[in-house]
Amino acid sequence: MPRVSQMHLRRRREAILNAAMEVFVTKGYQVATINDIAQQAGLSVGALYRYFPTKADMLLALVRERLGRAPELFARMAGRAEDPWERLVRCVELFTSALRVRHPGTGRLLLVTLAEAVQDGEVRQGLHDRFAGLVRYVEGIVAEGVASGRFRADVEPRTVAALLLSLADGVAIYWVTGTPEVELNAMRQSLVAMLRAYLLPEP
Amino acid sequence: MPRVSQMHLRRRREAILNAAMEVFVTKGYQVATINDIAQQAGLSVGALYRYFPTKADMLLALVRERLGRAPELFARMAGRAEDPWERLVRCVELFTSALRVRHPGTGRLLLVTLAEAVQDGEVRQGLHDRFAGLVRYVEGIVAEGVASGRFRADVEPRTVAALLLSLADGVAIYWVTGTPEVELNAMRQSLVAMLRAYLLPEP
Amino acid sequence: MPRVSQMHLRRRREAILNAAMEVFVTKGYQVATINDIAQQAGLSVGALYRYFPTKADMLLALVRERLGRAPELFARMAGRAEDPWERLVRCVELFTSALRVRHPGTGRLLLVTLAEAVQDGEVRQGLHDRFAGLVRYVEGIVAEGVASGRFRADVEPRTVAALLLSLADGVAIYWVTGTPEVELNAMRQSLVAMLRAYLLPEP
Amino acid sequence: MPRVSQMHLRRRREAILNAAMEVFVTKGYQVATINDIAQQAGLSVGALYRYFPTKADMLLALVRERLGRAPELFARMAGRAEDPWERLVRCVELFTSALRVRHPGTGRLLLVTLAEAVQDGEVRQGLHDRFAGLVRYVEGIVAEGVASGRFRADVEPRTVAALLLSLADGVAIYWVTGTPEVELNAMRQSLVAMLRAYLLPEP
DNA sequence: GATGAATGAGCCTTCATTCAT
DNA sequence: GATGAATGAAGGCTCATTCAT
Repeated sequence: MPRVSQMHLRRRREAILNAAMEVFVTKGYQVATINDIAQQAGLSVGALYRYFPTKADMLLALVRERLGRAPELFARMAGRAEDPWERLVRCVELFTSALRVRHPGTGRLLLVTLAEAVQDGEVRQGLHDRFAGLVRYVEGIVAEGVASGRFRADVEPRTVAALLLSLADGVAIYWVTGTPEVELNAMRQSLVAMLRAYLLPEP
Repeated sequence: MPRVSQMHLRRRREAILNAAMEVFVTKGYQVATINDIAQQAGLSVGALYRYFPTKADMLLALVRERLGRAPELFARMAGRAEDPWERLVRCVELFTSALRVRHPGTGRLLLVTLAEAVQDGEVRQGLHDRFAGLVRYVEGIVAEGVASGRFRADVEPRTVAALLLSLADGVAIYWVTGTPEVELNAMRQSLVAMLRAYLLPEP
Repeated sequence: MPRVSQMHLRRRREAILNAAMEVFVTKGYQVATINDIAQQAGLSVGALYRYFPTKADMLLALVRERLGRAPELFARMAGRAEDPWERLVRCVELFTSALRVRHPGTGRLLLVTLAEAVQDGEVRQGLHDRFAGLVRYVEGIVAEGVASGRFRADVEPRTVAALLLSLADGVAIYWVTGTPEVELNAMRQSLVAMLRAYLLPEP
Repeated sequence: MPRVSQMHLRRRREAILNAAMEVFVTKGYQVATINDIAQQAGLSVGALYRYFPTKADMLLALVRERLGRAPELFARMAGRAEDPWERLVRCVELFTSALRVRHPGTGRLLLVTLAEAVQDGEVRQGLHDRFAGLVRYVEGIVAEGVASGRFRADVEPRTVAALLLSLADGVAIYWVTGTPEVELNAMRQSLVAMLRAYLLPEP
């Protein structure tokens, strides 16, 4: 029975995080109240405090457990394609689909969290870790492409990776604020074209 | 101190906005208090309210008068170079220098404001206007390059512009949060190389 | 202290209203502070807001639940005397005793509330309802007296009722402000004599 | 020239009082702001403070100079009719017409002021003085009627006067709050009939 | 003398957190 | 273990009063 209880606890914790995420991305972290979250979760205020000691801890948990897992998630979903170029393109596609289909809300969470990072060191650290992880992953792909001669020799893997991920999050942020200029599909195609022109040597 | 000049009023308004900006980008909009701003401005709380009816109006004024003027500022500073390519590169450089030298703080303001846009329609609109204006400006440069045959014929000016500006703001946001992976100079150089490979036809 | 009984909630609500009434009639509505009321009630400020969403709602509740019940209270206490004249005299007596003994403070509340009615439509409506209810009740008595031939045939029940109640509240207001000219007992006796002379036909 | 200046000062003082009265009776004393009054008067805030040291003094001046003069005003307007009964009826008529025609606003001022009297001793004293003065005046008429044998011998002049004036102010207060049950003309007629039945011996 | 910008104490209200039931 | 009523510090905003211009 202890196992059941453990699972029960974990489930409830996740439910609370889901509720917190929903509320945070809708109203923003500071404006969201513990009561909002409790209502969204269908729990009492007191119950929430058995899982998270403060409101800030809920955000931090979201940063670490939702945003922070992006690197491993990407690694898993980008798959094991042999060709670095294929994998890179797959990454770009993943980002687009994640934004639109798979994890809507994560983009908003990123934005809300980034704003909180301005004054909260732990949140900032969590976001840095995520970014660094993603950069490292994409950097690896690019480095592999360079090493294998598939990509142009003079590209800096780290810089290109940082560029790509800044772009990805920049797009995400404008996408979630509903800026009409941002048309995901067209941008993805143009980006892939741009990367192709840049990375792949002329045939 | 009544019957002060119009200039005095205008100056003081700017001083308050400066103080508000400083406080907002340091603590975030919601956490910043009117008292913080008053102290930063060296004025009393009441004085602030002669210039802005609410705290939200201070943020809105910043969005409109600082962020919102980015398009015209860019147009003015990018200059009248004949060559579209030169102007595009100049834009990329401008963004980097603005971030680091000319308008430090504006990047942070952008971030803080974006988060507020999640729940404040007017702020959101202000940011949309800024983004749309910038996109329009860069789009014009790219379209000119395409029209003149200087750029590849199959690039979509609007999409490339949106891509570039999403990237710019993405970089800005990570830059202001002190993400160590973001090294502005290297990124600028790689970006220019990428754009050159994409936009300029092979010689 | 959650999951408290409905009765506890109701009691506490009444306690808060009692405290609010005490403070309002002592300092006036506008001058009274929420802190005053909380202290008088022996509760925290926050607790008050679980029972009333705003300070204005406390006043409104008092208007509706204390002043507004005057008509039914009167109907009950005036009893079921057969003779309209007896009932009318009983009403006059009731008013005097209510002012002095039974509901001291209600007179002051009436005054404080009337002043607030100048600018608060809901309060005004509540007072109108109370006045209309009282007029209707007294009007009924007079009409009965006229119909039964006990009273002079040419009196207008509605007008006499309005006159009586205006007088009652006028007396109440001066009484609560401690005007020395207002001596309740003497006034009651003179009023009864006046009504007798007016309403009852000569023998 | 000092005389002209004196008159100028007096005029301006009156203008300020007029403005204050207008604002007080519209919003209530506490809610009215000095700025409201300054705007209504077409003067600067500073100017007001050259005539009245505090906001409370404006109300007090109104109590003393507008409400407090009611007794002498009544005495003058009620005229020098020989018959006490005529003069009494004239008083009742005066009150009605004053309320409706001559001094609209005074009724509201009375109400607003009464509420303030709850906590302001000077205001309370001013209102007591007014009431006492009016009572004394009406009492004189009644006493004269009794002495001359025109009225019934067993009426108490003081009590009847207090009754009449409480009624008058009670009516005024409900009249100014717009209570529809209060129809001035009908009430005046019934009141006169009632007084006739009470005061005048049967022929 | 007049003006109205500036002051700052004080108010209503909110909400993270606690803890009695 | 769960609940949600209670707490009270803190924030946005107002406004009577002052005083530099």
